[in-house]
Amino acid sequence: MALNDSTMLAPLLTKLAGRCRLNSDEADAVLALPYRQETARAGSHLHRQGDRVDRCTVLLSGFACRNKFTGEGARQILGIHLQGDAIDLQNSLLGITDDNVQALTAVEIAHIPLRAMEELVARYPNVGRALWIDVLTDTSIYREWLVNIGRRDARQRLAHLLCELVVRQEAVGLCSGPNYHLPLTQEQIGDATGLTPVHVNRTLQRLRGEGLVELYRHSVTVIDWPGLQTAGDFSSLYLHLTGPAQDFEAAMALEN
Amino acid sequence: MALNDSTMLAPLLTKLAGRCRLNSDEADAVLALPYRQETARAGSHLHRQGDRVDRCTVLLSGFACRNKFTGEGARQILGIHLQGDAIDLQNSLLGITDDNVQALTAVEIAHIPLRAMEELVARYPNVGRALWIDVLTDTSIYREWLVNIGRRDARQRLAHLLCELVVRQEAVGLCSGPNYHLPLTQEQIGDATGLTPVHVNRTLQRLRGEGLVELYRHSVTVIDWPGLQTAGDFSSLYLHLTGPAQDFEAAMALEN
DNA sequence: CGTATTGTTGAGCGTAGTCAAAGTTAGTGG
DNA sequence: CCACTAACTTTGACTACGCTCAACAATACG
Repeated sequence: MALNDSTMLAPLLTKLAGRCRLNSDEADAVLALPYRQETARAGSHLHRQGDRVDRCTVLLSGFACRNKFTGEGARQILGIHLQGDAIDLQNSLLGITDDNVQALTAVEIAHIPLRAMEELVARYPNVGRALWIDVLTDTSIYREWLVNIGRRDARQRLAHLLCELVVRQEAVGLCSGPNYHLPLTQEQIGDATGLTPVHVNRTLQRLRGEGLVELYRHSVTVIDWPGLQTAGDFSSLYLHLTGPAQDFEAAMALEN
Repeated sequence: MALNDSTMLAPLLTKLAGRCRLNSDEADAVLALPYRQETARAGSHLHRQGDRVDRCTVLLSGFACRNKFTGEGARQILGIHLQGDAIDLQNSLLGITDDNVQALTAVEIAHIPLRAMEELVARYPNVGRALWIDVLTDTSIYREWLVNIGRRDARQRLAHLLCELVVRQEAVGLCSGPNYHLPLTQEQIGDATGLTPVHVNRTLQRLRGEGLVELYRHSVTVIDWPGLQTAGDFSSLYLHLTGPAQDFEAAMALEN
């Protein structure tokens, strides 16, 4: 277990403090959690369907995606994970995971023993509350994705996904302003939205042609934020963000 | 607050005990929770998007569905609730709900003050654990629904939904054997699977024609359970059931 | 019994999928 | 640093699954 230098787990603290106001004792206790640090390259699995989960893995930097395969081998991406996300909180108490989490970029992760998390929560109920809210927020995101995939057309789905990614990256301080990183290939975007890569390609071209976004390599520039939100039928409420996120939305609204 | 006759909350206890083994003290404490009972007719809202949630609502009998609307007014059904389900545990800590829950049939519900739930959990951590597992199971179901809607065709989606409903009803003792209640109209089935009612109608006819199920009124009879599971690419693992549910699957397997 | 809701059928259409190939970018090793 | 290769993006032609619109039949309900 690494000697704790008190800053490595800052992304986790940022996330939790955004969920539920924490006092300095609680914050210190989060930063003081024991952990084992690891790096993994793009494409590697952070956990696989069927793995036994007895730890809490936190994404310290980089991007990961959660996915699941059908019996026919088709992949559905279930969500995108950013720094600060607790990857397998969602499965920890169920014992066996029923999904995969895979690094989209090179990532740094911290493994925290489940026991240490349980002790932390027992001692600081407020931290437990933050974890609850965090998991509930994830379920809220799943619900919005169901609406997106079940009831919106291709253009709306893609615009919605782009909106979510910019708002979430803004919320954890990964970008400021309209330019941000899109760590997904068009095939992966298709897997996240229930579309084929070919159709993703054509529809993204349409969004560009409409002057809503610029896409270059894996970088996205939002040209027309109100327009993109409208195109994606997007409202950030389901992300249950507080503070900075709303500020961002206000700023973007003024800018345009 | 109703005088507690010690049996009304049995469906909740059944559900929780299925999630995490509870001793008799814990079980008694669940049954002793204060509650206010209500009935509601089919179609009425148990909560609406934007409502402030400060209680825990348990479905004692009947069926309900969770749904959300797009800006264009299309409805996506996010899940079906059976007796024993804690309807707004998913939103309780988020403050404001961002989805609707609507009765599909006449329902009996019990409102439990959030305060009482918190005290129960503080006193019996094992009950808290059961609640955690329950919410995590719901997120697992959302993930499977994402796979279903994102990556399966109409026939698979419908077969999968039928499989889920029979297994879950069996798990809470609502049916035994291949015959069960389907509390959804074809339009609602479409809203749950991302299809139009017309296409649901045609695809259900196909499943009947293939000798997999019989549908009459709002009753479903599974004719070929292995066949239906194969058609729906269904495995009940994501429901995280224990005990009786597996027994059911074994029984059905023998029968066919 | 009359009316609203739900289920069924048909015809035609369109969004998104499939297949295939060429063009581009990124990554790797010599 | 360049050559080679694999991965990703783009384009075209064609297909098909599921949607739309519309009418009618059956069922549920007051």
